[in-house]
Amino acid sequence: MVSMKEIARSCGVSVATVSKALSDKPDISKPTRDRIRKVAEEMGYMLNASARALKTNRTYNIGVLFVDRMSAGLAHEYFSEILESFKKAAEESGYDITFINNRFAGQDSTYLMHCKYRNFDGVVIVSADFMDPQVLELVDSDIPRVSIDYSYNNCSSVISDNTKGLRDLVKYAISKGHRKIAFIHGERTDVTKKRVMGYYSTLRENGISVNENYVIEAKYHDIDLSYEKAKELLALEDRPTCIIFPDDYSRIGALSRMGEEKNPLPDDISVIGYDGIKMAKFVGLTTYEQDAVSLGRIACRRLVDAIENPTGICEHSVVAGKLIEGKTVKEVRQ
Amino acid sequence: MVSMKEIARSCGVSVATVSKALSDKPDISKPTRDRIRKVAEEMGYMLNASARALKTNRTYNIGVLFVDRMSAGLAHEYFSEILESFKKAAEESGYDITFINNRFAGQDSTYLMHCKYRNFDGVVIVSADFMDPQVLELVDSDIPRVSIDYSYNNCSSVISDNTKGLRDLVKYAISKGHRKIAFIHGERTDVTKKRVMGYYSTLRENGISVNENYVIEAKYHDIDLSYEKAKELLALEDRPTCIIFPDDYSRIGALSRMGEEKNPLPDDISVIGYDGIKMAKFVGLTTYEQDAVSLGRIACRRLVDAIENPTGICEHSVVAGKLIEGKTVKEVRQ
DNA sequence: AAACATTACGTAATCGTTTACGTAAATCAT
DNA sequence: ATGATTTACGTAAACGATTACGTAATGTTT
Repeated sequence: MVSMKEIARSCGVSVATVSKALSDKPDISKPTRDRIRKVAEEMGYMLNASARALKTNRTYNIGVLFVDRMSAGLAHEYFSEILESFKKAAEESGYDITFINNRFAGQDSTYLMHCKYRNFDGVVIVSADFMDPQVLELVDSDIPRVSIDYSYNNCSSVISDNTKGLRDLVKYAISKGHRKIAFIHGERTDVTKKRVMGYYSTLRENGISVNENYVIEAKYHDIDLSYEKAKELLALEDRPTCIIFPDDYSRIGALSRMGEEKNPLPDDISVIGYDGIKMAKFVGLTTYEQDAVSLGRIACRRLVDAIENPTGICEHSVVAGKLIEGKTVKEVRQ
Repeated sequence: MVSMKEIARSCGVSVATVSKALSDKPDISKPTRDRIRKVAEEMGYMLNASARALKTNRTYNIGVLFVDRMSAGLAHEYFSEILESFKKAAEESGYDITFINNRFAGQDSTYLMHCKYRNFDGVVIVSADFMDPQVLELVDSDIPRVSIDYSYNNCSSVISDNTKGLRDLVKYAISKGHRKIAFIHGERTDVTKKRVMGYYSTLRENGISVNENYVIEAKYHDIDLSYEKAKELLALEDRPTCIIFPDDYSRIGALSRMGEEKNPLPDDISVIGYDGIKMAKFVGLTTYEQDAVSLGRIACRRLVDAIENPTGICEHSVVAGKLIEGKTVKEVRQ
């Protein structure tokens, strides 16, 4: 690897001059700067990140905590889109991203230790067990950090507006004449609580009393379970006219399965998903699209801001999504 | 950040002794080693990756080239599984992974330059435009490297057995009595060519003459296009009895869409996917499961091996998948 | 007891940068 | 012409670790 030393020798200047020339410091004359840059280019020189980091204490590297919770992992379109968007924004700001894990040299360690080791300029917590002591330790550290879809009180966060999501969906269903609206929701996380709140409040505001049989707990991304719960709803004496699924994935999966089994969903039942994955749009599913791209971008901006202009105050942003009107909610006579 | 210097001071020894004690060098007595380790632990010491890398020229960091080709990106379950598996294996071997990009300090650069900058111990090319000059430059570099699902002649590779995939699927369809087997395949990449080869050879071996109308080019992960092509096939005078789709995603999407449109697939048509994504299993789709987990693991093993025991010779592995018998291929009378 | 080997640590150079500070030459002011 | 300022570069220390080599204090051999 060619270093500044060799460029210096080749140009007959000192290493310091090379460094300053390459980083556009003002006290180098234009002729020498140009000459040095040209030689550096010719020799295929590239700055050494380790040496620079050692001296400046800046790595231009962001740690990403992305734990394959509920075995959806990267394959979960929502999270993968957030990650892609974050990555893109980070790269534009001059940062790389590296996954955080809790191993060191192949041995067990902690997330925080790993971050110290790598000297990340900042950390983003995308998908994790938010109550894991190791995660909390990281959240309580003094590393610039931001969490996505979960709010700690000592850490900036960017979260998707889940309450609005369900409010919009329920309002839409009501506008189509539905009053018997069921909600198969995910496991009881913070996100789910917000959605359930939105569900209840919107029904209440519209003078619709909630049938508790219509609110069923399932899991995110669990096709089997959603399928079972949907069948339970359909078997009810007073069955709903509209079913909101935990997410698009389980909705599409559950109904596909019914289709393969030649027991398709009855014609008079409307269905709604959540997330706004691509496939949902392709098949015409009515859903609520979370703005994953904005979530990633805003999270990155917050983090880079916290790194470059540290104030210590943490800010919480809420990102709205939008309803996608598909063809799966039918008009119902009152 | 607490460094070895402070531990040395606190223990009344030299920095060298601390370094040797922490890395279990033999010439430190057990008492001092234990004392140093205890103090290091108490002070919350962690090794500094940059300093170590600078001195040893080893970063224990692997660069991942993962370009969002055909806008499937991380959300493509096949690739995300490979990546997860690779990541896991890398972590077990003591390596972290960082995404490669072609920017430096927010400016345009090249993949190779980025790798030089970060000093990756090795590089894996997972999903990229394999003919991109920048990728070729990386492939031709002297960085230990491995490519997945594409074989360069100067770079180790791990590829999924695409020919076997189609051979198995076609053989299965034939065993169920089908002779009119259509293949909607993806864009003409290397992978696709292998699959098409498998398709043709198996039909030929079974004495079935190929109806060229049955071989149609579409795209991977393109629901709309697969949907259109499937309809074209169904509109043929002599229509096929079995359709192989480019992948599970487009198959499920296309048929879901037909379902939503209340023009479901005729009962006498069999369908087959490719990839073995989770949803495919949930809905009972007959498909060919690529062994993404093995692909990732083997690729990592190859790479780590190339890093730690450099020989210069490159090896190519082919990973077999397996047919998943769902319920979407019906028995047909001869 | 002299010679030698072993043990356990320290010394100092080094990796590739950055940067505060020093300095010589050129330019300017008076 | 003298002193002050500016310009353009060099010097050297520092970041935090690693490691070849040196060395003092022990232990071992004959």
